[in-house]
Amino acid sequence: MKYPEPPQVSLSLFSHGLDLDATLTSGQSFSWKQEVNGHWRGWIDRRPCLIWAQGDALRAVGPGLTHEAVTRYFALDLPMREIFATFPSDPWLEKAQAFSPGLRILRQEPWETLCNFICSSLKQITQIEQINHELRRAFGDEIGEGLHSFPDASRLALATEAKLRACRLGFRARHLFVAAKQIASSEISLDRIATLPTAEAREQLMRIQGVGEKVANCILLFAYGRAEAFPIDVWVERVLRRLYFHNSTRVKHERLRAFAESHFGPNRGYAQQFLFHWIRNDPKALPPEKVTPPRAKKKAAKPSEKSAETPSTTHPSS
DNA sequence: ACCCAGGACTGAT
DNA sequence: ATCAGTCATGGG
Repeated sequence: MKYPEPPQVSLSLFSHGLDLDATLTSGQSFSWKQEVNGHWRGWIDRRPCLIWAQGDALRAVGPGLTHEAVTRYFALDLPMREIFATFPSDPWLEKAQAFSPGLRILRQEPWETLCNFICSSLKQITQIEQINHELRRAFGDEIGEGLHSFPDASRLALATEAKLRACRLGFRARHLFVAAKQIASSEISLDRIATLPTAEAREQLMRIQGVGEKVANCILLFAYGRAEAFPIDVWVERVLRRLYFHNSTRVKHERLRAFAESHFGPNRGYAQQFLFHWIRNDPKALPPEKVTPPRAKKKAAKPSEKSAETPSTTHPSS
């Protein structure tokens, strides 16, 4: 089936400080690949795209690309100054932000983002990228030059769990299969979710098989542009515990969630992304530190419970 | 061989 | 409402 090919478009946009490398390697997108010359090849709104930075300019090439689409995808229309101005005075966050000031949060297609994060549980980022590639190759339409579009929900709904499992999905195959049928049958509408307030949108997303609180927050943040969503994965949980709760493993997840919500402000999703990328890429971000909690000896009363009650405001010790 | 990975779901307290 | 067990698979 051939479609009329949109004309090849070559665009030049002001980058607004966007750091492509940081943004595209920060665990929010999983279908971009870097060429040997440093340029990035991937997809914007189901259209193939080649993009690279050229000084303060962003050069994008691909069929049917528009200035608006690229701007929206990379969130170049957002007033980052104002967003960062809502951050709290927090030396840790300042360090994280200084590590990659051009890190931005993308506005990706909800369906593919949903799939990516259903597949993300207990997987490393490189493995999620592999799964995304496998799903494209097995179920997507071939665009040419070995490029495969990401299969829509109705396509995956017509597959079988076994075929999905063959894409290295493991136990996630059932989740993705059921989710595809939920979307394909319009039991749940991703378009309608876009119109809902964040809390209700999260509630609806969590009705999808394989979508819990964390994955729902990833979709809200990385697809729907909800900057107040604060996904807490093992890395973010680790860094919060370490930097704000004296590395106490006694602090429960719910407490971390409440802290993040009150501490980082309305754009905490950005704060989360800076922290996530920082601790995963800066060797000096989390110097080895002793673990406090295993103090099961001496005084069976209530030992150093107090230290974990008050979030640490300690400054980073360079 | 061992541990971990951008967790979610289920069933038992 | 909390909590442990379980769920496949590959990288380091």
